[in-house]
Amino acid sequence: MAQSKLPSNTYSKIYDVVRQIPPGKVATYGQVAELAGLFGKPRVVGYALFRVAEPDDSIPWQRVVNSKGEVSYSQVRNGSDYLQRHLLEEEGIEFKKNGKIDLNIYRWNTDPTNINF
DNA sequence: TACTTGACATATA
DNA sequence: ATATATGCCAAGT
Repeated sequence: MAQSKLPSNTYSKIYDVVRQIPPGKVATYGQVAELAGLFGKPRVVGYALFRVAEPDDSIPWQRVVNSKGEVSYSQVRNGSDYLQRHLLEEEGIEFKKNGKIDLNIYRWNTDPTNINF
């Protein structure tokens, strides 16, 4: 029974959550982790995205940012540090002068109990 | 099998 | 705001 070929169920959950992120919105690792059932384990999310970003381009891993509202550049990614920001701007996300994103606006509403506007 | 590293988050100083 | 410390889990070596 070889199952090492397919990704872990945990990862599949993460991928599914990331694909659910609508365009023009961003989600934090903690947010994705929570939706994926990995509450409190954002590192697994980051690692999962790092793993999936290569074989699967269908996953908008760029829409996943850290809690600081900054885009996490992967030094070992395509080598384009600005590519990330560029794609997000294409989505309609605007960056601050600090290079940060207004999570207050662009944060993906995954919390129905949260007050929107 | 054990240790180290990692696209993070939260708390504390 | 920055730096340090801790937690959590998986993959790499």
